[in-house]
Amino acid sequence: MVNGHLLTNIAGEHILQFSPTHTAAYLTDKFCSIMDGLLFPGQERVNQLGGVFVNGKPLPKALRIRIIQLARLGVRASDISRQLRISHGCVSKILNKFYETGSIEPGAIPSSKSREITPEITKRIEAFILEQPDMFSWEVRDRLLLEGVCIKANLPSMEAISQLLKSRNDNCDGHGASRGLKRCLSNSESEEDQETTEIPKFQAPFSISSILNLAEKKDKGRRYKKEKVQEESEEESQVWFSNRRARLRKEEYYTETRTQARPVEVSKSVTTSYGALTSPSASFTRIFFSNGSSCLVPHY
DNA sequence: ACCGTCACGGTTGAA
DNA sequence: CCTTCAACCGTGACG
Repeated sequence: MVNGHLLTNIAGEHILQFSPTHTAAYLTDKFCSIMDGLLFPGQERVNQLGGVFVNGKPLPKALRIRIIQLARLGVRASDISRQLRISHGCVSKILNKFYETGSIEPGAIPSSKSREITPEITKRIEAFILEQPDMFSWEVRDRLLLEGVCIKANLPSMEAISQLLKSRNDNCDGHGASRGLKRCLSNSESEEDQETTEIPKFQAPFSISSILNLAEKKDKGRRYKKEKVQEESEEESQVWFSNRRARLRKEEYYTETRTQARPVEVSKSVTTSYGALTSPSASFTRIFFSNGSSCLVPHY
């Protein structure tokens, strides 16, 4: 809950104090730390730089986006590492992956000949773009799955889709980069004014709300994709649920002692931008920002 | 000082 | 239902 410029949890403990002097970057970092602490109680660790991380789990999407944005502003990897309190190795890995695949998502980017875009798929993608010219590559992928154009096995890679979008943009208006990618990385509200023939430049300071909104939107897509893929094969989903049940039971066993010391209010229906990483274990408060955007903050 | 790389301990999901 | 294992995660250290 938000009380004036003070963010508190349900017990009234002060979590974060807002001030007009705080930069969006500061608030983003704070939120990420808070989210980690609340969503993974007991699992979070602190690295050498003082950053909070959960071993084995990917960085929050907001942080991944900020790494890319800072890099595109010309900030060195070592400075990004220090500023965001993320290990240099991790920053390097995320940047390399982005440069090679165009993806900021955790997880492997499958690349094989079977992932090339066939003429038929190209046709469908062009139809999507006609409908919605500023689609993200990942949105295209989701829609290919959703409409049954592709299955997981022949789904084109993000790289292939990005290239197609890029070549299409080059043909249409001479723009050097995918507009979807631009929309992803740019903070400008009126990007039409800023378009050039070069790779788009990015403006600081970053909007925390745009970052969080973006993360929420993209995760929504990913959750949908996950559900959709599960629907594809009844057999597959039975395996998935079976494994999940087994794991949850295991978790229950291990957390029983911990929750005795810290009772948890359970609300199943809400997920956050961390949705893919969490078990349903918290209730949430939506915080609204001055520009009308919002984000969810869990409380216990 | 910076950056690429890799072993390590962890998580996740398919089999 | 449980276990195993491959693939992934970020950290930290090395060169």
